[in-house]
Amino acid sequence: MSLVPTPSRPVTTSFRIPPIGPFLSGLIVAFGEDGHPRSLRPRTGKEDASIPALAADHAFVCRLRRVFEGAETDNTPLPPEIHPFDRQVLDFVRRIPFGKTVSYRDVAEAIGRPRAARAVGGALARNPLLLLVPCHRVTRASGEEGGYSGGVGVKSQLLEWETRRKRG
DNA sequence: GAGAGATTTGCTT
DNA sequence: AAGCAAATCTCTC
Repeated sequence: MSLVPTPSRPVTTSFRIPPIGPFLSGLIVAFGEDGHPRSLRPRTGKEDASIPALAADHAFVCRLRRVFEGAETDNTPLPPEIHPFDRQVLDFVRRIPFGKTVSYRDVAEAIGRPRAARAVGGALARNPLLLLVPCHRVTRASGEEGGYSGGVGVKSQLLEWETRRKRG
């Protein structure tokens, strides 16, 4: 755990984000020096209590809320430290529309690596921007949901939320 | 270089 | 229909 900023470990400041929607009890975001988010994940409840809160009307929170509700697709640049393969995967996954799901293999084929379904799973496991890059919309070809670094319970709730909302 | 995945497929009961 | 193993590609240590 080095405190020295390096290209692979840029300086960040973390904030607590208030609850969004009916089941997310909050999120943790870290901004890079460039002002763009470097990581975003649902709260686990075990976070350091000293993390400051981000105001509920902060521009980032408002945008996040719109993305969550499907009113907007996010377009923030991916953190620069992401490796090329992961970047390819995330770039494709972020274009999956609200309420739609695709399989790990679909993603693998879409990026021209039809045998790389498992590697796609690995790339998604490293997704630093949950929700903004909607990796919860990637499920197993068998119909099972597959894993989620934000917690499988959250993944299933997100999917249910999106299908319900899409149907209206 | 070895080992580990948020998988997939085919083969075997 | 369920379980197992091998194939497959990339990242991390």
